[in-house]
Amino acid sequence: MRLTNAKSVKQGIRAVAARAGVSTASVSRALNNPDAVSPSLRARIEQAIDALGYIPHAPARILSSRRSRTLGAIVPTIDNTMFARGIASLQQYLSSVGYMLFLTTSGYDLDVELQQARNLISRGVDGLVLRGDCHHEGLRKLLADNAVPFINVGIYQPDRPHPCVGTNNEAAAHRAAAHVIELGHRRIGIVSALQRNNDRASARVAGFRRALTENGLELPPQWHVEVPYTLDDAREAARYLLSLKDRPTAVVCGNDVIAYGVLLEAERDGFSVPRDLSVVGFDDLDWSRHLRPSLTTIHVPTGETWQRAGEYLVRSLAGEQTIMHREIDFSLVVRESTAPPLKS
Amino acid sequence: MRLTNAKSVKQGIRAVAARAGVSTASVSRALNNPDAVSPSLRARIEQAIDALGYIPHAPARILSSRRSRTLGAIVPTIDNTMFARGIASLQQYLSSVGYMLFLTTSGYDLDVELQQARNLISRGVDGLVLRGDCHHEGLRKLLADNAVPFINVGIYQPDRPHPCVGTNNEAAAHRAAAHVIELGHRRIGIVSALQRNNDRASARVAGFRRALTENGLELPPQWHVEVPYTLDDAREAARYLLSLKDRPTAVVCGNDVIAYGVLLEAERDGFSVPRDLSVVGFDDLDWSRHLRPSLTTIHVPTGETWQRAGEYLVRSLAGEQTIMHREIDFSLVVRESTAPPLKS
DNA sequence: ACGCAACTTGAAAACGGTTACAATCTAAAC
DNA sequence: GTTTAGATTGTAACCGTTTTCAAGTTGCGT
Repeated sequence: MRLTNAKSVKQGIRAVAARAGVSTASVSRALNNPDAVSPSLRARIEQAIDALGYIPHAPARILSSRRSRTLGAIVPTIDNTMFARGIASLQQYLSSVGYMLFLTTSGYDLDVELQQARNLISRGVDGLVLRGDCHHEGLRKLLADNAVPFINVGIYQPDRPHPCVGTNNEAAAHRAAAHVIELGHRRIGIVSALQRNNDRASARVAGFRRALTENGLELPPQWHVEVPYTLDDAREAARYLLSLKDRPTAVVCGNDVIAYGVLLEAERDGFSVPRDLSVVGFDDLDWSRHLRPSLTTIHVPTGETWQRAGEYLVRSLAGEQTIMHREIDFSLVVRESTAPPLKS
Repeated sequence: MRLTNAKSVKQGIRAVAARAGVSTASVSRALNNPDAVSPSLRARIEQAIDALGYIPHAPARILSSRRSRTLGAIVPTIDNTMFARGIASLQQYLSSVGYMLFLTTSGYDLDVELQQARNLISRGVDGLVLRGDCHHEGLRKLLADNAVPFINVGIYQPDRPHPCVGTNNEAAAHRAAAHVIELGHRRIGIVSALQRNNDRASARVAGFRRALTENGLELPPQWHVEVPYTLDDAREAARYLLSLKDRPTAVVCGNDVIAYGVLLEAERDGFSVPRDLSVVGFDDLDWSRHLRPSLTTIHVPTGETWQRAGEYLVRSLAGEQTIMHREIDFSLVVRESTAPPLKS
């Protein structure tokens, strides 16, 4: 039933135009570029708009203008404080400049990420925010074919041809490991996040290892454990490390949640932190200051990082020239969980 | 420059149709209702589709079909584990049934919520997921005027005319308070979340108070403190409560984060939990099991709640009849943070 | 062979906006 | 008093789909 009563247009921009006695073009202009229409007309139009409770139909607008003022973001999971914070900042920024955000999750699965990207492009997003630079083969092609601007967040890779914004995870991890080495530790274990499809986790491990190597320290295979992002898994890893007869005196962790697990388990197994074991985290979540002992960790300004990602895309879309590779500073926050090793 | 070269259509469904030697109608059918086109045609079309890397243009589809297979959700903040979990579940469910989610945040501001709703409706969402039943006057009107289905999540109000799904916060809070009363406590304090524009927080306070009243217990004004959703604020509240010369022997908290703050601060001030102070939380976040002492709290199946909200809307949109008011069970999880009061 | 129902397919009109272009109307410059 | 540049407004084509309707096929009972 597509009959349209020519006499009375019930809704849409045409109804507004009819009521205000102007053309649809003028209504459109009054909405998108108010300065282009005379004050008197504008007044009539605005009056008609809220008399009718008119709400512009975004899809039609997108179809016609070929711009959606919408960005898409694909994160591995929203159920991770770091991503939640980042997304919150990004969204807040975008909303402040009149953009919207389409958020999807990939669950660390590259195929899913590709699928979601297709989905978002189909949806007409103007640009894409991606986590890291570890993507499906087809994703780059997809982005190139459809000329969709994008940026990789959470990593810093000045040598790569793709835009990115984030901290240098390798350097930050190096700093974390250097800290315990400076304290005098020579027996250092690593509990990292899963490295598969996670370049951030990998970079951190690389940084840890480089620090060890540079200082002539060995890393026995059993001193490096990978665990999922949960307290339970981290605790299990800690239990394993602490049960070794030849055990490390310090543990550097791929993120704060892992560090919390190590802290909790160490205490539960009768080890005193930092006396018997030094622990370093990475991310500086809220809990790190509050725990007892409080956690020495790497502080990363997540909110700023994601906001800058949004800025980059919005500016690019506005035709402005912007920096492709932006490094976000980290800092080592020394708290109670690290100390020199016991003299033996 | 809107000239269209009639000879060669570069993109879109027409390009696919041309390449497959069929009409656009058939391509559309092959995409939306494959059974309606013969296998041979379908094969030709599918071949053309991935030869061209064709991606349907959702806005055009929405414009034409008047359905977006997209839902909108407005939460106060994404930076709260409960909401993050809920949204994750909702999104996962929606994605499994071919829907997408538009997520926005209101920051507990009803005006912003209204604005976001307008935004989402403009975007063409088929339905809206809202947090609670505490909304702006104009929001109901907006939803009614535009015939947008919606559901209130996180509360249970069988008497209201609006659909909702969630736990009965009042009853759950009552259960929490009853627990410490059963243990023998007579001096019970409340540290709640901010009640303003937050019916969930209010319902919990109401439940706490009813339990006290029913058992003939007084609640001196200074024993009820409201705090924002942060560890720091909760700690400050705890410090205050514990500094009173006439202080409670048990504290029931509006959520787990508040309870963590109370736990941490009590310990820091030299009080032993649960010996000197019993603490009850609400939500059962991850940390509750891991803390020492572990936290007695109310378990709420957040994921299920939000998924059911999605189910309700999707089913409604499919024309199915569904329950308007669904109650989600809670349970009291007794752990180490509660015990009978010291005999005095 | 024929009629008829059931199934496939295509042509073309929406869907609700934007915007190129033309038309009209100013007011300043000559 | 003309021109004319500039500002304002309207007309109508177009954005990329879906969907109605009609037309063309096919299979089957008679």
